[in-house]
Amino acid sequence: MRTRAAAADQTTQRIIEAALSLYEARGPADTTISAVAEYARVQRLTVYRHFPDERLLLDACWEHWSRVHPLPPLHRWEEIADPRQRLRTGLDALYIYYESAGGLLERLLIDRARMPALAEVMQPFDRWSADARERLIEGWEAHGRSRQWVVALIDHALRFTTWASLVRGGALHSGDASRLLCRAVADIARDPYA
Amino acid sequence: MRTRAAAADQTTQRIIEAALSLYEARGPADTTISAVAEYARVQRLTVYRHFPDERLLLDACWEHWSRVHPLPPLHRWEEIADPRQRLRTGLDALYIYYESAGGLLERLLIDRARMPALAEVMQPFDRWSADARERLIEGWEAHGRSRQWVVALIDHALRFTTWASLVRGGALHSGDASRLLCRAVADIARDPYA
DNA sequence: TATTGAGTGAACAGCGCTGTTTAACGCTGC
DNA sequence: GCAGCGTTAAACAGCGCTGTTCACTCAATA
Repeated sequence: MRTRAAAADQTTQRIIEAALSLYEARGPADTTISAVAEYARVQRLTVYRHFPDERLLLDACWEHWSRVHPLPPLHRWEEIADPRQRLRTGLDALYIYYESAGGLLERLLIDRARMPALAEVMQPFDRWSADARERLIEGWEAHGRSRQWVVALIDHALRFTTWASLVRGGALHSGDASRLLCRAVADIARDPYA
Repeated sequence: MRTRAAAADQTTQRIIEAALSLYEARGPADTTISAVAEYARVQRLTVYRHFPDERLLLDACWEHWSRVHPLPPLHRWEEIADPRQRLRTGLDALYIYYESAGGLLERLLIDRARMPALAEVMQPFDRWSADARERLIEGWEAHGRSRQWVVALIDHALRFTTWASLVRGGALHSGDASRLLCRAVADIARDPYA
């Protein structure tokens, strides 16, 4: 019972990869089981065998995909005392992540609003984002309204749409985008009312 | 033939307003004729009577909505010689527009990717955006890579997603967002490599 | 007053998708 | 060499939506 299970696993992988391809092309919300089966060159019933519930397919896809595109590890960021350098490091890492994950991530972020199951599956991403934010808004010499602005700009810099807006289309490299936003934050922190 | 035509016009308006409500709630791509009819308290057939083609309904909705939420007029911007002040004026106006139009505009911008008919209907918006951009990227004292960055930042500032990211959720007022971005552009133009 | 037009209500076939059933096939592994 | 598993293939009822048809009501209009 080796060859057999391996073949079945291979089918599972084919289905997952087919689903991911279609998720990226049309978005998960517009991807039907029928289309996944066809793309994987498998009978529709076979898909149901491997993933009785669509949620299970979603889980498997997320699991597979997030292993290929791992979120940047956070623990190193804490060691950086200077908030500007820490932000720069964080944004650099995040934008590299967006560069590799952006194709699908864009679809996921859009479709999660109308797919409760997807929203649940993406909770790890939300938790990572919240963690990253916590670490990057700390330590800035800004108070009151000035701090509010700094935080708003950092939140903005962390957003996928921000990266996509600046880098997609080729206007900026990820590194430049990170540098620009980092500087904007530092400027506001230093002198909010320029 | 007065009362009669008036009543029919009223029905047309009810249908348009129903469609707009649903467009804003679920997005045009997920809005069915059946749902529009139900929301407007009208038979499905009646909707088909007034709008034989879905494109016609889309046109009518756009026309009605863009009269309620007119795009800011551009001609005044040219009179402002100082590019920073011109950008500030432009962003202020644009963000006020986003504030009033954002509810539906967000849905339209998302769904246009999978609705060719919607993309066509929104061409006036695209033309306005291109015009606005032209007027706002002129006159900055920046060349080479520096100019590229300035333009990228202005493009970014003009995006709906940028406004939404900064202002939605209450972190910033539209005016502050405009001020912050304007300053960021000016700083980059003055000294790109700080 | 007779007519016309807008709207109702119900029905139809058609589409694509879902989730499930049944039968049959071929290869793997004991 | 046979049993069992994964898979194929085809079919089914069900759902919601589309676009169209028909018969009907009712009120405004000429």
